[in-house]
Amino acid sequence: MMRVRFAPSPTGNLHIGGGRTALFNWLYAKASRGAFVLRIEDTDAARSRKEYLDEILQSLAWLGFNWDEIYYQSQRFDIYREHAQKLVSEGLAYIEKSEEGKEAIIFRVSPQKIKVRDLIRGDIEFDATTIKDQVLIKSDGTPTYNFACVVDDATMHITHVVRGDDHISNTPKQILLYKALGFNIPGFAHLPLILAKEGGRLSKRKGATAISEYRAMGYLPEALVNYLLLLGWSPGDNREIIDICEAISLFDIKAVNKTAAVLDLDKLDWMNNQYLKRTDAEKLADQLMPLLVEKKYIAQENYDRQYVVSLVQLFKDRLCVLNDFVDWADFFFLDNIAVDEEARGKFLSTDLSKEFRLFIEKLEKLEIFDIIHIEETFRELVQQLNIQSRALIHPIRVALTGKTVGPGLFEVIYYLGKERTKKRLMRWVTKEEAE
RNA sequence: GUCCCCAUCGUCUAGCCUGGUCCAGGACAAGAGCUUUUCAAGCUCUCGACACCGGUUCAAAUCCGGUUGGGGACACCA
Repeated sequence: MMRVRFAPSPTGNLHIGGGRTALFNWLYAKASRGAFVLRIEDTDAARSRKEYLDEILQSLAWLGFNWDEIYYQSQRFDIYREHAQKLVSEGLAYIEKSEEGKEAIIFRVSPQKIKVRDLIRGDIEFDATTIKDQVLIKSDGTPTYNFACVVDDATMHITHVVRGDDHISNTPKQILLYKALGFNIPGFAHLPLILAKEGGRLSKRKGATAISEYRAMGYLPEALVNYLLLLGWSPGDNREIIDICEAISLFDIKAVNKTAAVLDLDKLDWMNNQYLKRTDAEKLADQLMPLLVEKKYIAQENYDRQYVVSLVQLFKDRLCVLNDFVDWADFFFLDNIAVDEEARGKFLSTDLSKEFRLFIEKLEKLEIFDIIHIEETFRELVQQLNIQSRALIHPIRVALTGKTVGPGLFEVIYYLGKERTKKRLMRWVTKEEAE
């Protein structure tokens, strides 16, 4: 059975690059109904942190990459030592004593050619004379990355190692260890790296935003996964929106690109909007609830869920990230709306008391207060006053929402309700009349 | 410095393996227009690339070599 692994180190968050590596591994496992193994590489006790581990696990779960098994290297030190000892007894490794009397185990690298067979890149040949003897067990007793990695991949029966391009030069070193230990060499697939817009590798400074941050910003996991999927792979038929189940059946590790890809947030935004439009408003509303509570838009309990769902429905097509809703729809939840200064100057500087009052009167008389009748009423008024719709629509929108942009005005009025609409319009009427 | 990888529009990519159907297709972004009640969406259109040089061939984006450019690795970090 095919077994792949994703091996993050809890010395930092799971970021975009790691997320994509996890995705390709997971996809590869799913495609062949194999196992997706998670291995936490926490041998460096000083740098490993519980918060990072939790963050990584949560992010993976959020993205939907469920793992079949999980291991912690920190619990396997005995296994590494045992294997290192074996190499020493066979004369393939030696012990080096430091000045303080501490012992490290070093692997002897003999001159030879090492061929790496890569599923994505083909064969790559290395000359072992350019490789120094490798430390297996450090003098503090912990294993080095390359050694623990080989022992684990072999003993966990990993059949395919799918990892970032940056590991390509570790591979010949690891192959030497597989051979020395008498293990089968797994298949390798080195994924192209994701580069920052400014060039160079992603880093804290250059857009290596953690997966959890995208989550916090309001990106949907499906959208992020779809975006990541297209970074280095394509279904080949010009489609951009590919659902994960389909991706599983279409994905082929051999078809992955060799070229590094630059992270393009504009496309991610577009992708997210595509998914927002396709996703059920109820689901989105439920995701938004905690945030709305936090913002004091709604009470923890006793809020009108159906109302929020309707509003989300009203906005979701025009959102870039889900959390934009909080800013765009604030006027539906708050009474003291902030009126944009520029909008006010542009649309509410002239006296519209008469028009507003007439509109209110007409709305009052309305028996069926729904979107169609509201619009009908408005059109009547405009005709009666013999003015252009736009001359009144924009001022009313600003008076009701404080903004120049938003959903259609009649929807806004409908969801705001008769009373609130009246109250907000009256603010501008009474003020003008008093002068 | 040494070793390794990569090279199609600004970005993500299709095509490359199995040369001709490619004066290179799609998507994002940008620009224009339509629609319109603003924004977004949607629809239509425009802009825009085979890094360069040489070779092989009747024919090269596709095969080969070199140059240049970009990236990665050379830790008792992972």
